[in-house]
Amino acid sequence: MNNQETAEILEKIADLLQIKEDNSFKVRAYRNAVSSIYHLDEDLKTIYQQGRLDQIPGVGKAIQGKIVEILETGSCQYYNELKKEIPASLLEWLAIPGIAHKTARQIYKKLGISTLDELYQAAVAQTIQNLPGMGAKSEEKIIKGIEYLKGVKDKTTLGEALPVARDLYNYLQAFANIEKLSPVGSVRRGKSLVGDLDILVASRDEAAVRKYLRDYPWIKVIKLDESGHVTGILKTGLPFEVIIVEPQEYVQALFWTTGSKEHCRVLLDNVKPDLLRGVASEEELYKRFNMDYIPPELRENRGEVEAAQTSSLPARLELHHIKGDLHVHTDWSDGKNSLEEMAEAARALNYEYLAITDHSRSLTVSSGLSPEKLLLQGEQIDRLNRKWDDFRLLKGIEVDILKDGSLDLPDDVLAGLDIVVASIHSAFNLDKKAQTQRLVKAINNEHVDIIGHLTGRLLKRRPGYEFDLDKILEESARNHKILEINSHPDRLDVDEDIARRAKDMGIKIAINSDAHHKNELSIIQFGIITARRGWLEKEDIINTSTYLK
DNA sequence: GCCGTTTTCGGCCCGACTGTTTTCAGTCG
Repeated sequence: MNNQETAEILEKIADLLQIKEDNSFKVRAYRNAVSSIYHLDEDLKTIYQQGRLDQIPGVGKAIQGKIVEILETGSCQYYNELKKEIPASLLEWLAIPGIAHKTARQIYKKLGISTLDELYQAAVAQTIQNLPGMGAKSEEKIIKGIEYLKGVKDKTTLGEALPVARDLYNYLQAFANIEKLSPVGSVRRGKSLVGDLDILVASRDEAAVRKYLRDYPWIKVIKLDESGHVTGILKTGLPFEVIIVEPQEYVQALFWTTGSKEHCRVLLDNVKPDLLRGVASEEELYKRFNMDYIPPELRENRGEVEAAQTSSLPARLELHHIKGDLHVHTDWSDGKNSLEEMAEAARALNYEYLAITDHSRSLTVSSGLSPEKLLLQGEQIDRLNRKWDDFRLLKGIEVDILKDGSLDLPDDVLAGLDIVVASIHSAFNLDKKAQTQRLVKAINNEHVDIIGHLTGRLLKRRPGYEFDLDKILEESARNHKILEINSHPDRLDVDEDIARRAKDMGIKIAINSDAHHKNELSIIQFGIITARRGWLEKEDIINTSTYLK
Protein backbone atom coordinates (compact mmCIF):
# COMPACT_ATOMS: atom_id res chain seq x y z
CA MET A 1 0.00 0.00 0.00
CA ASN A 2 1.35 3.38 -0.93
CA ASN A 3 0.45 6.75 0.58
CA GLN A 4 -2.45 7.36 -1.73
CA GLU A 5 -4.06 3.99 -1.22
CA THR A 6 -3.69 4.25 2.54
CA ALA A 7 -5.21 7.72 2.52
CA GLU A 8 -8.07 6.49 0.36
CA ILE A 9 -9.04 3.83 2.90
CA LEU A 10 -8.94 6.38 5.72
CA GLU A 11 -11.05 8.73 3.63
CA LYS A 12 -13.63 6.01 3.06
CA ILE A 13 -13.71 5.41 6.80
CA ALA A 14 -14.44 9.12 7.27
CA ASP A 15 -17.25 8.99 4.71
CA LEU A 16 -18.78 5.85 6.21
CA LEU A 17 -18.64 7.36 9.69
CA GLN A 18 -20.29 10.49 8.39
CA ILE A 19 -23.08 8.54 6.70
CA LYS A 20 -23.49 6.67 9.98
CA GLU A 21 -23.82 10.07 11.66
CA ASP A 22 -20.95 9.33 13.98
CA ASN A 23 -19.23 12.14 15.89
CA SER A 24 -18.49 14.88 13.36
CA PHE A 25 -15.19 15.73 15.01
CA LYS A 26 -14.09 12.15 14.70
CA VAL A 27 -14.94 12.36 11.01
CA ARG A 28 -12.88 15.50 10.74
CA ALA A 29 -9.98 13.87 12.56
CA TYR A 30 -9.87 11.20 9.86
CA ARG A 31 -10.07 13.83 7.13
CA ASN A 32 -7.24 15.82 8.70
CA ALA A 33 -5.08 12.70 8.76
CA VAL A 34 -5.96 12.02 5.10
CA SER A 35 -4.94 15.53 4.12
CA SER A 36 -1.63 15.19 5.96
CA ILE A 37 -0.85 11.92 4.22
CA TYR A 38 -1.63 13.33 0.79
CA HIS A 39 0.86 16.12 1.42
CA LEU A 40 3.71 13.98 2.73
CA ASP A 41 7.05 14.31 0.99
CA GLU A 42 8.06 10.73 1.71
CA ASP A 43 6.81 7.20 1.72
CA LEU A 44 4.57 6.26 4.65
CA LYS A 45 6.35 2.94 4.85
CA THR A 46 9.68 4.63 5.43
CA ILE A 47 8.15 6.84 8.12
CA TYR A 48 6.63 3.77 9.75
CA GLN A 49 9.86 1.80 9.64
CA GLN A 50 11.67 4.69 11.27
CA GLY A 51 8.99 4.98 13.95
CA ARG A 52 7.98 8.51 13.01
CA LEU A 53 4.26 8.00 12.28
CA ASP A 54 3.36 10.00 15.38
CA GLN A 55 5.08 13.03 13.89
CA ILE A 56 2.51 13.33 11.11
CA PRO A 57 0.10 16.16 11.97
CA GLY A 58 -3.40 14.88 12.75
CA VAL A 59 -2.25 11.30 13.20
CA GLY A 60 -2.69 10.12 16.78
CA LYS A 61 -2.55 6.69 18.36
CA ALA A 62 -5.80 5.32 16.90
CA ILE A 63 -5.18 6.35 13.31
CA GLN A 64 -1.55 5.28 13.60
CA GLY A 65 -2.76 1.80 14.44
CA LYS A 66 -4.94 1.76 11.34
CA ILE A 67 -2.13 2.99 9.12
CA VAL A 68 0.17 0.24 10.40
CA GLU A 69 -2.51 -2.36 9.77
CA ILE A 70 -3.13 -1.07 6.25
CA LEU A 71 0.59 -0.96 5.45
CA GLU A 72 1.15 -4.48 6.75
CA THR A 73 -1.99 -6.27 5.61
CA GLY A 74 -3.41 -4.06 2.87
CA SER A 75 -6.68 -3.81 4.73
CA CYS A 76 -8.21 -2.63 7.97
CA GLN A 77 -10.54 -4.47 10.31
CA TYR A 78 -12.33 -1.30 11.41
CA TYR A 79 -13.01 -0.38 7.79
CA ASN A 80 -14.37 -3.85 7.07
CA GLU A 81 -16.67 -3.65 10.11
CA LEU A 82 -18.01 -0.31 8.95
CA LYS A 83 -18.73 -1.71 5.51
CA LYS A 84 -20.96 -4.32 7.13
CA GLU A 85 -23.07 -1.53 8.62
CA ILE A 86 -23.09 0.81 5.63
CA PRO A 87 -22.68 -0.62 2.13
CA ALA A 88 -19.53 0.76 0.52
CA SER A 89 -21.48 1.28 -2.70
CA LEU A 90 -23.13 4.30 -1.04
CA LEU A 91 -19.78 6.06 -1.28
CA GLU A 92 -20.27 6.31 -5.05
CA TRP A 93 -23.36 8.42 -4.44
CA LEU A 94 -21.34 11.13 -2.75
CA ALA A 95 -19.93 12.15 -6.13
CA ILE A 96 -23.42 13.16 -7.26
CA PRO A 97 -24.03 16.90 -6.85
CA GLY A 98 -26.79 17.40 -4.31
CA ILE A 99 -26.14 14.16 -2.48
CA ALA A 100 -24.01 14.24 0.58
CA HIS A 101 -23.85 11.97 3.58
CA LYS A 102 -27.21 12.72 5.19
CA THR A 103 -29.15 12.36 1.97
CA ALA A 104 -27.32 9.17 1.13
CA ARG A 105 -28.21 7.80 4.54
CA GLN A 106 -31.85 8.79 4.23
CA ILE A 107 -32.29 7.24 0.79
CA TYR A 108 -30.54 4.07 1.89
CA LYS A 109 -32.58 3.72 5.07
CA LYS A 110 -35.95 4.69 3.67
CA LEU A 111 -35.82 3.03 0.26
CA GLY A 112 -33.48 0.17 1.09
CA ILE A 113 -31.32 0.73 -1.97
CA SER A 114 -27.55 1.04 -2.10
CA THR A 115 -26.17 0.97 -5.66
CA LEU A 116 -25.85 3.73 -8.22
CA ASP A 117 -28.14 1.89 -10.63
CA GLU A 118 -30.84 1.43 -8.00
CA LEU A 119 -30.61 5.11 -7.15
CA TYR A 120 -30.99 6.03 -10.79
CA GLN A 121 -34.02 3.76 -11.16
CA ALA A 122 -35.58 5.24 -8.04
CA ALA A 123 -35.05 8.79 -9.28
CA VAL A 124 -36.49 8.01 -12.71
CA ALA A 125 -39.47 6.32 -11.02
CA GLN A 126 -39.96 9.56 -9.02
CA THR A 127 -39.76 7.87 -5.65
CA ILE A 128 -36.98 10.13 -4.39
CA GLN A 129 -39.09 13.28 -4.46
CA ASN A 130 -41.46 11.89 -1.86
CA LEU A 131 -38.74 11.75 0.77
CA PRO A 132 -38.65 14.56 3.35
CA GLY A 133 -36.57 17.48 2.15
CA MET A 134 -36.39 16.19 -1.38
CA GLY A 135 -38.41 17.41 -4.34
CA ALA A 136 -38.72 17.28 -8.08
CA LYS A 137 -35.70 19.54 -8.61
CA SER A 138 -33.47 17.49 -6.37
CA GLU A 139 -34.55 14.39 -8.18
CA GLU A 140 -33.79 15.93 -11.56
CA LYS A 141 -30.38 16.98 -10.29
CA ILE A 142 -29.68 13.41 -9.17
CA ILE A 143 -30.65 12.01 -12.57
CA LYS A 144 -28.43 14.51 -14.37
CA GLY A 145 -25.59 13.88 -11.95
CA ILE A 146 -25.70 10.12 -12.42
CA GLU A 147 -25.85 10.46 -16.19
CA TYR A 148 -22.77 12.68 -16.09
CA LEU A 149 -20.97 10.22 -13.82
CA LYS A 150 -21.79 7.31 -16.09
CA GLY A 151 -20.19 9.20 -18.96
CA VAL A 152 -16.89 9.56 -17.11
CA LYS A 153 -17.05 6.39 -15.01
CA ASP A 154 -14.40 4.58 -17.01
CA LYS A 155 -12.05 7.55 -17.13
CA THR A 156 -9.25 8.50 -14.78
CA THR A 157 -7.73 11.94 -14.43
CA LEU A 158 -4.17 12.36 -15.59
CA GLY A 159 -3.37 13.43 -12.04
CA GLU A 160 -4.38 10.02 -10.74
CA ALA A 161 -2.97 8.06 -13.66
CA LEU A 162 0.53 9.58 -13.84
CA PRO A 163 1.82 8.45 -10.43
CA VAL A 164 0.48 4.96 -11.14
CA ALA A 165 2.13 5.00 -14.56
CA ARG A 166 5.43 6.08 -13.01
CA ASP A 167 5.33 3.27 -10.51
CA LEU A 168 4.71 0.61 -13.14
CA TYR A 169 7.31 2.25 -15.38
CA ASN A 170 9.92 2.16 -12.62
CA TYR A 171 9.11 -1.45 -11.87
CA LEU A 172 9.59 -2.44 -15.50
CA GLN A 173 12.67 -0.30 -15.93
CA ALA A 174 14.41 -2.19 -13.15
CA PHE A 175 14.22 -5.42 -15.15
CA ALA A 176 17.43 -6.22 -16.96
CA ASN A 177 15.71 -7.89 -19.91
CA ILE A 178 13.94 -4.68 -20.86
CA GLU A 179 15.99 -2.51 -23.20
CA LYS A 180 13.66 0.41 -23.76
CA LEU A 181 10.27 1.45 -22.53
CA SER A 182 7.87 4.36 -22.61
CA PRO A 183 4.37 5.20 -21.54
CA VAL A 184 2.24 5.43 -24.66
CA GLY A 185 -1.40 6.10 -25.55
CA SER A 186 -3.42 8.91 -24.02
CA VAL A 187 -1.12 9.16 -20.99
CA ARG A 188 1.82 10.03 -23.25
CA ARG A 189 -0.33 12.46 -25.19
CA GLY A 190 -1.25 14.09 -21.87
CA LYS A 191 -5.03 13.90 -22.12
CA SER A 192 -6.76 15.25 -19.02
CA LEU A 193 -8.88 12.10 -18.77
CA VAL A 194 -7.48 8.71 -19.72
CA GLY A 195 -9.20 5.36 -20.15
CA ASP A 196 -6.23 3.13 -19.45
CA LEU A 197 -2.54 3.02 -18.89
CA ASP A 198 -0.41 1.77 -21.78
CA ILE A 199 3.30 1.04 -21.58
CA LEU A 200 5.44 -0.07 -24.49
CA VAL A 201 8.42 -2.28 -23.79
CA ALA A 202 11.27 -3.46 -26.02
CA SER A 203 12.79 -6.80 -25.10
CA ARG A 204 14.44 -9.80 -26.70
CA ASP A 205 12.90 -12.10 -24.12
CA GLU A 206 9.19 -11.59 -24.16
CA ALA A 207 8.37 -14.56 -21.95
CA ALA A 208 10.66 -13.28 -19.20
CA VAL A 209 9.03 -9.85 -19.31
CA ARG A 210 5.59 -11.35 -19.03
CA LYS A 211 6.65 -13.46 -16.10
CA TYR A 212 8.26 -10.46 -14.39
CA LEU A 213 5.16 -8.38 -14.99
CA ARG A 214 2.90 -10.98 -13.40
CA ASP A 215 4.79 -10.42 -10.15
CA TYR A 216 4.01 -6.71 -10.11
CA PRO A 217 2.39 -6.28 -6.69
CA TRP A 218 -0.23 -3.72 -7.75
CA ILE A 219 -1.99 -5.94 -10.25
CA LYS A 220 -5.53 -6.81 -9.26
CA VAL A 221 -6.35 -9.07 -12.16
CA ILE A 222 -4.73 -10.13 -15.41
CA LYS A 223 -7.20 -10.38 -18.27
CA LEU A 224 -4.97 -11.28 -21.17
CA ASP A 225 -1.47 -12.71 -21.07
CA GLU A 226 -0.41 -13.63 -24.53
CA SER A 227 2.26 -13.06 -27.11
CA GLY A 228 2.96 -9.36 -27.47
CA HIS A 229 0.90 -7.99 -24.67
CA VAL A 230 -0.47 -8.32 -21.18
CA THR A 231 -3.63 -6.53 -20.11
CA GLY A 232 -5.47 -6.32 -16.83
CA ILE A 233 -6.59 -4.05 -14.05
CA LEU A 234 -4.43 -2.49 -11.38
CA LYS A 235 -5.46 -2.36 -7.76
CA THR A 236 -6.31 1.31 -8.20
CA GLY A 237 -8.99 0.23 -10.67
CA LEU A 238 -7.07 1.56 -13.66
CA PRO A 239 -6.91 -0.81 -16.64
CA PHE A 240 -3.41 -1.32 -18.02
CA GLU A 241 -1.77 -2.78 -21.08
CA VAL A 242 1.89 -3.61 -21.47
CA ILE A 243 2.87 -4.08 -25.09
CA ILE A 244 6.06 -6.03 -25.71
CA VAL A 245 7.98 -5.78 -28.99
CA GLU A 246 11.41 -6.72 -30.34
CA PRO A 247 13.91 -3.85 -30.01
CA GLN A 248 14.07 -3.27 -33.76
CA GLU A 249 10.29 -2.73 -33.83
CA TYR A 250 10.28 -0.32 -30.91
CA VAL A 251 10.18 3.04 -32.68
CA GLN A 252 7.44 2.07 -35.07
CA ALA A 253 5.44 0.63 -32.19
CA LEU A 254 6.03 3.81 -30.21
CA PHE A 255 4.43 5.76 -33.00
CA TRP A 256 1.49 3.38 -33.36
CA THR A 257 0.69 2.95 -29.73
CA THR A 258 1.03 6.62 -28.84
CA GLY A 259 -1.69 7.48 -31.37
CA SER A 260 -4.09 9.04 -31.61
CA LYS A 261 -5.68 6.70 -34.10
CA GLU A 262 -6.73 9.63 -36.27
CA HIS A 263 -3.24 11.07 -36.26
CA CYS A 264 -1.66 7.77 -37.31
CA ARG A 265 -4.29 7.14 -39.93
CA VAL A 266 -3.82 10.54 -41.58
CA LEU A 267 -0.06 9.96 -41.77
CA LEU A 268 -0.20 6.42 -43.03
CA ASP A 269 -2.80 6.95 -45.72
CA ASN A 270 -1.03 7.01 -49.05
CA VAL A 271 2.41 5.85 -47.93
CA LYS A 272 4.25 2.69 -48.88
CA PRO A 273 4.10 0.02 -46.17
CA ASP A 274 7.89 -0.25 -45.89
CA LEU A 275 8.46 3.48 -45.43
CA LEU A 276 9.10 3.05 -41.74
CA ARG A 277 11.32 -0.02 -41.89
CA GLY A 278 14.44 0.27 -39.76
CA VAL A 279 13.59 3.72 -38.42
CA ALA A 280 15.84 4.62 -35.48
CA SER A 281 13.93 7.37 -33.69
CA GLU A 282 10.60 9.15 -33.76
CA GLU A 283 12.37 12.24 -35.08
CA GLU A 284 13.62 10.22 -38.02
CA LEU A 285 10.19 8.68 -38.48
CA TYR A 286 8.58 12.06 -38.99
CA LYS A 287 11.45 13.05 -41.26
CA ARG A 288 10.56 10.13 -43.47
CA PHE A 289 7.07 11.57 -43.69
CA ASN A 290 8.76 14.78 -44.87
CA MET A 291 7.73 16.81 -41.90
CA ASP A 292 8.93 18.18 -38.57
CA TYR A 293 8.78 16.03 -35.45
CA ILE A 294 5.34 16.19 -33.86
CA PRO A 295 5.38 15.93 -30.05
CA PRO A 296 2.90 13.47 -28.52
CA GLU A 297 0.63 16.16 -27.06
CA LEU A 298 -0.21 17.42 -30.52
CA ARG A 299 -1.03 14.08 -32.14
CA GLU A 300 -4.79 14.52 -32.27
CA ASN A 301 -5.37 15.29 -35.93
CA ARG A 302 -6.14 18.90 -35.23
CA GLY A 303 -4.00 20.40 -37.96
CA GLU A 304 -0.63 19.25 -36.64
CA VAL A 305 0.24 17.31 -39.79
CA GLU A 306 -0.19 20.33 -42.06
CA ALA A 307 1.73 22.47 -39.55
CA ALA A 308 4.57 19.95 -39.42
CA GLN A 309 4.77 19.91 -43.22
CA THR A 310 5.17 23.69 -43.30
CA SER A 311 7.41 23.90 -40.22
CA SER A 312 4.84 25.89 -38.35
CA LEU A 313 4.24 23.73 -35.29
CA PRO A 314 4.22 25.64 -32.01
CA ALA A 315 7.56 25.82 -30.22
CA ARG A 316 7.30 23.43 -27.27
CA LEU A 317 6.55 24.99 -23.93
CA GLU A 318 8.87 23.69 -21.19
CA LEU A 319 8.62 23.66 -17.42
CA HIS A 320 11.72 25.84 -17.09
CA HIS A 321 10.02 28.60 -19.07
CA ILE A 322 7.75 29.24 -16.10
CA LYS A 323 9.18 32.09 -14.02
CA GLY A 324 6.52 32.26 -11.35
CA ASP A 325 3.06 31.31 -10.18
CA LEU A 326 0.24 33.83 -10.08
CA HIS A 327 -2.35 31.99 -8.00
CA VAL A 328 -1.54 30.33 -4.67
CA HIS A 329 -3.04 30.25 -1.19
CA THR A 330 -1.47 30.44 2.25
CA ASP A 331 -2.57 29.87 5.81
CA TRP A 332 -4.01 33.39 5.72
CA SER A 333 -7.01 31.70 4.10
CA ASP A 334 -7.43 27.99 3.37
CA GLY A 335 -3.84 27.20 2.43
CA LYS A 336 -1.74 24.98 4.65
CA ASN A 337 1.58 26.86 4.62
CA SER A 338 2.81 30.27 5.65
CA LEU A 339 3.84 33.07 3.30
CA GLU A 340 7.46 32.29 3.94
CA GLU A 341 7.09 28.54 3.40
CA MET A 342 5.31 29.12 0.10
CA ALA A 343 7.98 31.63 -0.94
CA GLU A 344 10.81 29.24 -0.13
CA ALA A 345 9.06 26.45 -2.03
CA ALA A 346 8.75 28.75 -5.04
CA ARG A 347 12.42 29.74 -4.76
CA ALA A 348 13.35 26.07 -4.71
CA LEU A 349 11.68 25.81 -8.12
CA ASN A 350 13.84 28.71 -9.34
CA TYR A 351 10.83 30.99 -9.62
CA GLU A 352 11.44 34.72 -9.72
CA TYR A 353 8.09 35.64 -8.23
CA LEU A 354 5.04 34.22 -6.54
CA ALA A 355 1.69 35.98 -6.31
CA ILE A 356 -0.09 35.38 -3.02
CA THR A 357 -3.78 35.21 -3.88
CA ASP A 358 -5.76 34.12 -0.87
CA HIS A 359 -9.55 34.05 -0.91
CA SER A 360 -11.58 37.19 -0.33
CA ARG A 361 -13.95 37.62 2.59
CA SER A 362 -17.16 36.12 1.22
CA LEU A 363 -15.59 32.67 1.24
CA THR A 364 -15.87 32.55 4.99
CA VAL A 365 -15.28 28.84 5.15
CA SER A 366 -11.87 29.43 3.67
CA SER A 367 -11.50 32.35 6.09
CA GLY A 368 -11.37 34.80 3.22
CA LEU A 369 -9.51 38.05 3.79
CA SER A 370 -11.12 41.35 4.72
CA PRO A 371 -9.52 44.59 3.48
CA GLU A 372 -7.91 44.99 6.89
CA LYS A 373 -6.35 41.53 6.91
CA LEU A 374 -5.22 41.98 3.34
CA LEU A 375 -3.40 45.13 4.39
CA LEU A 376 -1.71 43.27 7.22
CA GLN A 377 -0.71 40.50 4.84
CA GLY A 378 0.74 43.12 2.51
CA GLU A 379 2.91 44.48 5.29
CA GLN A 380 4.22 41.01 6.03
CA ILE A 381 4.94 40.48 2.33
CA ASP A 382 6.90 43.76 2.27
CA ARG A 383 8.97 42.59 5.23
CA LEU A 384 9.66 39.22 3.64
CA ASN A 385 10.60 40.80 0.32
CA ARG A 386 13.51 42.60 1.96
CA LYS A 387 15.16 39.21 2.41
CA TRP A 388 15.64 38.48 -1.29
CA ASP A 389 17.12 40.34 -4.20
CA ASP A 390 16.41 37.58 -6.73
CA PHE A 391 12.82 36.83 -5.81
CA ARG A 392 9.63 38.70 -5.05
CA LEU A 393 6.33 37.91 -3.45
CA LEU A 394 3.55 39.76 -5.21
CA LYS A 395 0.53 41.04 -3.34
CA GLY A 396 -2.63 39.58 -4.74
CA ILE A 397 -6.08 38.23 -4.07
CA GLU A 398 -8.39 35.62 -5.51
CA VAL A 399 -11.41 37.85 -5.30
CA ASP A 400 -14.81 36.22 -5.41
CA ILE A 401 -17.11 37.19 -8.27
CA LEU A 402 -20.42 37.64 -6.48
CA LYS A 403 -23.77 36.59 -7.86
CA ASP A 404 -24.39 39.94 -9.55
CA GLY A 405 -20.91 40.15 -11.06
CA SER A 406 -19.61 42.68 -8.57
CA LEU A 407 -16.42 41.80 -6.75
CA ASP A 408 -16.09 40.88 -3.12
CA LEU A 409 -13.65 43.71 -2.34
CA PRO A 410 -13.93 47.42 -3.14
CA ASP A 411 -12.04 48.87 -6.09
CA ASP A 412 -9.66 50.95 -3.99
CA VAL A 413 -8.51 47.81 -2.17
CA LEU A 414 -7.97 45.94 -5.45
CA ALA A 415 -6.13 48.95 -6.88
CA GLY A 416 -3.42 48.54 -4.27
CA LEU A 417 -2.54 44.99 -5.33
CA ASP A 418 -0.08 43.61 -7.87
CA ILE A 419 -2.32 40.78 -9.07
CA VAL A 420 -6.08 40.34 -8.96
CA VAL A 421 -7.46 36.92 -9.86
CA ALA A 422 -11.26 36.94 -10.05
CA SER A 423 -13.14 33.63 -9.78
CA ILE A 424 -16.61 32.23 -9.28
CA HIS A 425 -17.17 30.03 -6.24
CA SER A 426 -20.93 30.14 -5.77
CA ALA A 427 -24.30 30.25 -7.54
CA PHE A 428 -23.29 27.79 -10.26
CA ASN A 429 -26.89 27.33 -11.30
CA LEU A 430 -27.62 30.79 -12.71
CA ASP A 431 -29.13 30.66 -16.17
CA LYS A 432 -26.86 31.18 -19.14
CA LYS A 433 -27.70 34.82 -19.61
CA ALA A 434 -27.26 35.80 -15.98
CA GLN A 435 -24.01 33.82 -15.66
CA THR A 436 -22.62 35.48 -18.79
CA GLN A 437 -23.55 38.95 -17.56
CA ARG A 438 -21.96 38.16 -14.24
CA LEU A 439 -18.65 37.24 -15.90
CA VAL A 440 -18.80 40.18 -18.31
CA LYS A 441 -19.17 42.55 -15.41
CA ALA A 442 -16.14 41.09 -13.65
CA ILE A 443 -14.08 41.19 -16.84
CA ASN A 444 -14.93 44.84 -17.24
CA ASN A 445 -13.55 45.74 -13.83
CA GLU A 446 -10.30 47.55 -14.56
CA HIS A 447 -8.53 46.06 -11.54
CA VAL A 448 -9.01 42.45 -12.55
CA ASP A 449 -5.95 40.91 -14.20
CA ILE A 450 -6.82 37.22 -14.46
CA ILE A 451 -10.06 35.23 -14.58
CA GLY A 452 -9.50 32.09 -12.48
CA HIS A 453 -10.84 28.65 -13.46
CA LEU A 454 -13.24 30.17 -15.97
CA THR A 455 -15.70 27.33 -16.54
CA GLY A 456 -15.85 25.93 -13.00
CA ARG A 457 -15.71 22.35 -14.22
CA LEU A 458 -14.45 19.58 -12.00
CA LEU A 459 -13.35 16.57 -14.01
CA LYS A 460 -15.31 13.46 -13.07
CA ARG A 461 -17.49 15.52 -10.72
CA ARG A 462 -19.44 18.15 -12.61
CA PRO A 463 -19.48 19.96 -15.92
CA GLY A 464 -18.86 23.70 -15.83
CA TYR A 465 -21.65 26.21 -15.39
CA GLU A 466 -23.54 27.54 -18.37
CA PHE A 467 -22.38 30.74 -20.01
CA ASP A 468 -21.76 32.20 -23.46
CA LEU A 469 -18.12 31.33 -24.14
CA ASP A 470 -17.89 33.33 -27.39
CA LYS A 471 -19.04 36.45 -25.61
CA ILE A 472 -16.62 35.94 -22.72
CA LEU A 473 -13.66 35.40 -25.03
CA GLU A 474 -14.57 38.57 -26.94
CA GLU A 475 -14.84 40.56 -23.73
CA SER A 476 -11.58 39.15 -22.41
CA ALA A 477 -9.75 40.08 -25.60
CA ARG A 478 -11.26 43.55 -25.67
CA ASN A 479 -10.40 44.23 -22.03
CA HIS A 480 -6.94 42.63 -22.22
CA LYS A 481 -7.77 40.16 -19.48
CA ILE A 482 -5.67 37.08 -18.90
CA LEU A 483 -7.36 33.69 -18.71
CA GLU A 484 -6.03 31.09 -16.32
CA ILE A 485 -5.15 27.51 -17.02
CA ASN A 486 -5.76 26.23 -13.53
CA SER A 487 -3.30 23.34 -13.25
CA HIS A 488 -5.17 21.29 -10.70
CA PRO A 489 -5.60 17.92 -12.42
CA ASP A 490 -9.28 17.90 -11.43
CA ARG A 491 -9.81 21.27 -13.10
CA LEU A 492 -7.46 21.95 -16.02
CA ASP A 493 -9.67 24.92 -16.57
CA VAL A 494 -9.59 26.53 -19.12
CA ASP A 495 -9.11 23.40 -21.19
CA GLU A 496 -6.92 22.96 -24.26
CA ASP A 497 -9.68 23.89 -26.70
CA ILE A 498 -10.57 27.16 -25.02
CA ALA A 499 -6.88 27.92 -24.53
CA ARG A 500 -6.24 27.49 -28.23
CA ARG A 501 -9.17 29.70 -29.16
CA ALA A 502 -7.98 32.31 -26.69
CA LYS A 503 -4.51 32.30 -28.24
CA ASP A 504 -5.99 32.83 -31.69
CA MET A 505 -7.82 35.86 -30.32
CA GLY A 506 -4.68 37.31 -28.79
CA ILE A 507 -5.70 36.56 -25.20
CA LYS A 508 -2.80 35.83 -22.84
CA ILE A 509 -2.86 32.80 -20.58
CA ALA A 510 -1.52 32.35 -17.05
CA ILE A 511 -0.61 28.81 -16.02
CA ASN A 512 -1.25 28.69 -12.29
CA SER A 513 -1.11 25.97 -9.66
CA ASP A 514 -3.82 27.27 -7.31
CA ALA A 515 -1.65 25.52 -4.71
CA HIS A 516 -3.04 25.23 -1.21
CA HIS A 517 0.12 23.52 0.02
CA LYS A 518 3.78 24.11 -0.78
CA ASN A 519 4.05 20.66 -2.35
CA GLU A 520 1.27 21.52 -4.78
CA LEU A 521 3.27 24.13 -6.67
CA SER A 522 4.57 21.28 -8.80
CA ILE A 523 1.14 20.42 -10.22
CA ILE A 524 1.83 23.19 -12.69
CA GLN A 525 3.17 20.35 -14.86
CA PHE A 526 -0.43 19.45 -15.70
CA GLY A 527 -1.18 23.00 -16.76
CA ILE A 528 1.86 22.94 -19.02
CA ILE A 529 0.67 19.74 -20.68
CA THR A 530 -2.74 21.32 -21.24
CA ALA A 531 -1.10 24.43 -22.71
CA ARG A 532 0.96 22.30 -25.08
CA ARG A 533 -2.16 20.46 -26.17
CA GLY A 534 -3.72 23.87 -26.79
CA TRP A 535 -0.82 24.79 -29.09
CA LEU A 536 0.36 27.53 -26.74
CA GLU A 537 3.92 28.77 -26.86
CA LYS A 538 6.10 30.53 -24.34
CA GLU A 539 5.05 33.92 -25.69
CA ASP A 540 1.38 33.18 -25.04
CA ILE A 541 1.95 32.56 -21.35
CA ILE A 542 2.16 35.59 -19.11
CA ASN A 543 4.14 33.89 -16.34
CA THR A 544 6.99 32.87 -18.59
CA SER A 545 8.19 36.44 -18.51
CA THR A 546 10.25 38.03 -15.81
CA TYR A 547 7.68 40.02 -13.97
CA LEU A 548 8.39 43.48 -12.64
CA LYS A 549 5.42 45.53 -11.68
C1' DG B 1 -10.19 10.99 17.17
C1' DC B 2 -6.67 14.74 17.73
C1' DC B 3 -4.65 18.30 20.27
C1' DG B 4 -2.89 21.07 23.92
C1' DT B 5 -3.15 22.36 28.03
C1' DT B 6 -4.15 26.86 33.83
C1' DT B 7 -2.15 18.41 31.37
C1' DT B 8 -6.12 13.85 31.03
C1' DC B 9 -10.70 16.78 29.47
C1' DG B 10 -13.03 20.30 26.49
C1' DG B 11 -12.84 22.25 22.16
C1' DC B 12 -12.62 21.30 17.47
C1' DC B 13 -14.55 26.82 11.25
C1' DC B 14 -18.99 28.78 9.07
C1' DG B 15 -21.93 31.54 5.86
C1' DA B 16 -24.37 31.68 1.33
C1' DC B 17 -27.30 29.25 -1.45
C1' DT B 18 -30.83 25.94 -2.75
C1' DG B 19 -34.84 23.65 -2.49
C1' DT B 20 -37.69 22.64 0.43
C1' DT B 21 -40.29 24.88 3.32
C1' DT B 22 -43.42 28.50 5.92
C1' DT B 23 -38.67 28.70 9.42
C1' DC B 24 -35.20 25.30 8.00
C1' DA B 25 -31.95 21.36 6.79
C1' DG B 26 -28.58 19.97 3.82
C1' DT B 27 -25.00 20.93 0.56
C1' DC B 28 -21.11 23.27 -0.91
C1' DG B 29 -16.88 25.48 -0.81
